[in-house]
Formats: sequence, structure tokens, C-alpha cells
Amino acid sequence: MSGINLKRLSEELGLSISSVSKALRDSYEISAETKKRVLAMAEKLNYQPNPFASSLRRKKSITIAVVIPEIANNFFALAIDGIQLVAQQKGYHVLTYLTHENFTNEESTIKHLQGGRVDGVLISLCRDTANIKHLSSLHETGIPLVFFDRVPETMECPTVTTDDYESGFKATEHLIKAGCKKIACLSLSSLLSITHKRMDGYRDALKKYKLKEDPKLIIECNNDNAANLELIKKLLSKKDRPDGIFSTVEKLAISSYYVCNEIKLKIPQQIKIISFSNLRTASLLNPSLSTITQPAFEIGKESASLLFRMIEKKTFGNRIDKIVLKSSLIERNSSK
Amino acid sequence: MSGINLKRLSEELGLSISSVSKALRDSYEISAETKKRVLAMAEKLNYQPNPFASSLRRKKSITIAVVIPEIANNFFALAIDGIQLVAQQKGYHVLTYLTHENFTNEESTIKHLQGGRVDGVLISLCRDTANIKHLSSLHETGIPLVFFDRVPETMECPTVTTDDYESGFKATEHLIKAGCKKIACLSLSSLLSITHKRMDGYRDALKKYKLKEDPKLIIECNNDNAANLELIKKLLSKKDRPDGIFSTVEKLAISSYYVCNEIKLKIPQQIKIISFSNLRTASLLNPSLSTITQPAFEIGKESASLLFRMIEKKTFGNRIDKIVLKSSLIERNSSK
DNA sequence: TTTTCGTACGAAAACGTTTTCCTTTTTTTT
DNA sequence: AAAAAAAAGGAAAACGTTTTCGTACGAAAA
Repeated sequence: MSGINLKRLSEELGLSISSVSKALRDSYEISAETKKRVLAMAEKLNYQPNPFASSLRRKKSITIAVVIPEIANNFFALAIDGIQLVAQQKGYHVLTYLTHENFTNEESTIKHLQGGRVDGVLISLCRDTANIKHLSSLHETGIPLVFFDRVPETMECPTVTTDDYESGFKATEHLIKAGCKKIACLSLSSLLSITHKRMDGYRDALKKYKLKEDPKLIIECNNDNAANLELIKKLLSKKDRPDGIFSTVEKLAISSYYVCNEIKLKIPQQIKIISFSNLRTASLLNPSLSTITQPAFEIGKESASLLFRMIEKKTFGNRIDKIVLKSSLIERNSSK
Repeated sequence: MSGINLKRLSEELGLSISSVSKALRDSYEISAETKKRVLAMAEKLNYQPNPFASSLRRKKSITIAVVIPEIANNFFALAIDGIQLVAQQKGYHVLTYLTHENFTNEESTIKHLQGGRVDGVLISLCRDTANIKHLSSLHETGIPLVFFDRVPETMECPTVTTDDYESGFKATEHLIKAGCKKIACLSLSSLLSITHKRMDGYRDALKKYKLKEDPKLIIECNNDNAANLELIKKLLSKKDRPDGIFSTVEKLAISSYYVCNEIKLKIPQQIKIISFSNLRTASLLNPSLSTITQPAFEIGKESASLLFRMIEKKTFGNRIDKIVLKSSLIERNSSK
């Protein structure tokens, strides 16, 4: 630590510790001149208050936690960007935790956070999250909690999401209108809220256009990239392979591109693809990738703003916000 | 906070606070049975120690800080991934700060960290960092500090970098061997160590192959994407435009692709491109992008490991590690 | 038997703030 | 001129741990 504290400062100034503390916090009990002296000395000695002493006394950490499945992921990186922006404006610190899509990690992380290390938590669930006891337990301690994108479906809680159902519907409809008859759907995990909603949209679009749903075309991938490549390869190598792919997450679309390259399947002539994605290079791909693009940065901003509203005025504790932002469908060559 | 503390626990157990504390920390002073009782009660009441009280007393935060220019950036996202992996193994928490390439942000962040909020700092400098007073000041407080990728050139300090000079040289040589005679170099800021080294490699490669260096082909971009697009567009629209581009950072290569698309410049027929990049989609671009790929994840891991070595055995304070990892040049179609 | 030792636990200080309640001095009011 | 009020500052408790000393007691050593 910096070694210089209030005691030292007060000795240097010939004041009491409490007066110095008050001066630094701009209390009305301290005269303007004294404040000036104190500030000057604090500056001179490069005084930095001890955050732990302060947090201990005030029962405030000025810190929030962000719990996400992964960081090397365009969506989450952008979301964090938005979160950080708001947090920085508020003077808050941001602790980041990665669950790596592992439920046990998520559980222990959440448990740790019950110690009061943070004033609020932003979380996007991991693919294995089946029960949410850890989350209701955290919630019960009274610490503000906001879910974004991947939210629990069996718990009343504040959330920030996108119009997943509509987007799933539109994406599927888009493929159908482009001529697809057999549309595969690639997803991460049937436990995820986003998977449910996006697939509900997919199903309803199929229904609307009298296409029958084929379970063999619905692929639930796992967390191993190599295995997913195999799954997709198998899917696309069958004689009755699909003529369209709706991918509910970016990484599976990329894997699909790799597979198509490998087995020489022409996009979009032989198979059309559309995917949820925040790739900056979507339009530069060969062929350019049609996407449903979520406003990831805004999701981060909105989530953080909501969390800070909850942190600041606890009085409003009875109302539960559910914010829904719109994604945009961008047609490119992969589905022409 | 969780409301349940050592005092409460000790009352419940009929023990003193100190005994409970010792039991929880598995002290030899406490009998095995008592420890069992304490653990059971702690579990039952879901006791979580107050991290601030603990940090205040022990003068340890079990937290490190990561200070980076941006997060929506494949290199930094991967690096953080590696850092988090190591930190999690060590049971440390990770505070993330974004400078957004703004020196003032970097300064104030570093200043804040002098309060002792963290036990160590990992940092990659922002493009505007000219003086490093804030960093030497932080260093003087004795807090371990490791720089990665973008490191200060006028300060003796532990660093983790890649073979930037060699990579710059090889990339340029690669373009020359592919037939380029007029190779432009795009960089972020001449203040950055990576810019220096990569450009030194570029210059020496030109020299080796008797190509003369043209200042008009060396473009220093800034932090505004739209402005950069204009700069590149201007560069590529001239009659004596370059026939090769060596981009020292990923985002400028992407911008170059956009510009080439816009002004109908064929890659690689009319202009060849190679760039430092960690794009997962490099091979899927149109055309696929030749890259120098830094081991970003490993950089993160190595940096964090080095930092923890410094945190754990302060005794070794006199030695200064400089770790250099190798990047790999991957030839693809953009430079064929 | 006395002394030494080891085991198991408790009392209290310390970490550096913040905040509540005093105290002293000066100014204003009547 | 006395009383009241305001202004400026200080003493000390509190936040929840950790850790340094004690202390009590039974067992082993002398």
C-alpha cells in the first residue's frame, strides 16, 4: 500500500484524523481554508484512501461484478464495453468472472459474491445452468442483480434481452422466402432462454409456411469446437442434407462456413446460412454472412444502467424491469 | 452484505471470535472436533467472510487489475481469457479497466490503483501514452507491475511481448517476395512500442531488398474509425498507390478491406495485404487474409503467471523478466 | 511432588476509514 | 450584557477480520 494514510496526513497538518477525513469528503463542518490546506497536503503526499477501510466502514464497495460465459466472443466483448462505459461514468470498478459455460464455476462465483465484495451483479447464464438456487440465494441477500441476454426462465428478475422470438421467426422466414425447404437449426443448449425463444420463432415460421419440423435438423451442439465441427459435418454430408441453416449463435455459423469449405458445399447456391452474430467482418466473408445482429453494446449499457438504478434507489425494490431491445436482420450474400 | 459474521457465528457456537476465525483458517491451535463444528455451522448459516475486513487486516486484496486500451478487440479479449484462467486458478479476482486509448483515463486509473485496491497490475499501454510518470509512481509504491504487448520503452520493467521486429520483417519480406514494390505500412501511433518494432522490421526488410522507404506510404492512423477509412481511401486512390499493405494492427486491415471493396480494388491482384491479426475468420474472408498471429491467449497466461511470481515471492525483486513469445506468419490469399 | 510442556482456547489490539456526538470559540440576537 | 446560535474541530466508537499474547489445565518429565 501507499503507506500514507489519514493518520500520517493529520500529523503532518496538525489536525485530527476526523477533521482530515471530513475535509477530504468536503464536509460543511470544516472551513474552506482548512479544506484547502488538507487537499494540498493530500495532493503533495499523493494520498490515496484505503478502499478496504472505506468499504468496510460504509458497507459499499463501489464495485460491480460481471459474470459471463466467455470473453473471446464478440457479443460479450461488446456488452462488457457498454457495461464498462456506464460503470466508469459512475466511478465504479468492474470485476469480471468467466464461467466458461461451466455450471460449477458459475455456482462458486456467485457464492463468493455473497460476501459483499460487490454492490451489484450483472450476469448472463452459462449453457449448463439448470437450477438457479445459487441465484435466488444471492438475490435473497438483497444485492441487486440484473440478467442480460441469457436469462433464467423460472425466476422473477430484472432482465435485458433482445426480441429473440421475433428474430428467430424473421431469420427463418427470410430463409424460406429465399427458397429453403429444409432448414436446420443450430443451437448451443436447450437449457438456454435464448435457444428456446429463437427456436420458438424458428418453429412458428416453419408452421406459418407449412414446412414440417424435422427433429433431425435441430442440432444441439456442445462446448467442444471440434465435436461441433463433426456434428455439422455429419449434418451437411447426408444425402438429404438441409438447404438452409439458421444458427442461433455466431460460433456455429463460423463452424458451418469451415465445414462448407471443407466438403465443398457452395454458399448460398447449395446451402443458405443466416446467423445471430456480431462479427465486424460479416460483410467481408466469402460469401458475406447474413446476420441477426444484436445491439450488444447497448445491451451492456442498458443492463448497467438498470443495475445502477437498482443500486442507487433501493426504494423502488418492488418493481421488476424487463427491457427488450431490437436486433436487426441484415441480408447479405449467404442467404441470397 | 450477508449479515452473518464471525461474531454471530461465535455466539451460535459458544466460542470466541478468535477461535472461530482460527478454526476457519485451519489453525493448529484449534482441535479437530471444534473445527468440524465451526465448519458445519458456517456452512449451515452460509457464512461468507467479509472481504474488506480481511483485506484491511491482511493488507492483501487477492485481486489484480488489468488495464487495456479496449476490449472489443480479438487480441485483448484473448489475452484477458488467458489472464483470467491463471487468476482463477490462483483464487484471485480480476478488475478490468479500459482506457479507450485515452491517456488521461490511463493516468487516473493507475492513480486510483495506488490506493492498494489490487496486489498487482497487468497493463498494455494506450496509444497516447507519452510520459510514464504515473507508471513509475505506481511502481515506486512497490506493487508488482507487468506490461504486455504494448510496453514502455524508457523504463526498466517486466514485460511479455512477441517478436515484433522479426514479425514486421517477415511480413514485409513476404509481400516483397510476392512481388510488391511499393508497400504501405499502417500503424496506430508512433508512440507505441509495437509500432516502433514492427516498423523497424518493415524498414529493414525494405532495405534488405533495396526498396526505398517512402514516407508517404507510412500512415499513422488515429482512434477514429471513419477518419481512418478516409486516410486509407486517400492512400489507395492515388495514381501511385501502393501495391502492398502491411498493417500493424487488425482493425486497419479490416478497414483496408472495406476501402478496397468500395473503390473496387482487387485483393490480391491489385494490392496485397498482410496484417497482425487474431481474427478467427481470417481464412473465411474474401479473400482470406494473410496474418501474423500473436499467441494472445498465451501472452495473457504468461503475463499473469509472471505477475503472480512477483506477487508471491517478493524476494526476487531484483530480477526483471522480459518474456518474448513468437508470432506466426500464416500465408493466405490476400498476399498470393 | 514440583516443574515443564503441550493443547485448546480467549482477550484485545490492530488495520484505516467514517460518523456520531462532544467541546470550544466566535458571532449574532435580544 | 447575557443568552442563544453558529462555526470549526476533536474524541472515540464502529465496521469485521486477523493475529499476538495470554491463560488454564492436564500430562509428561524431573
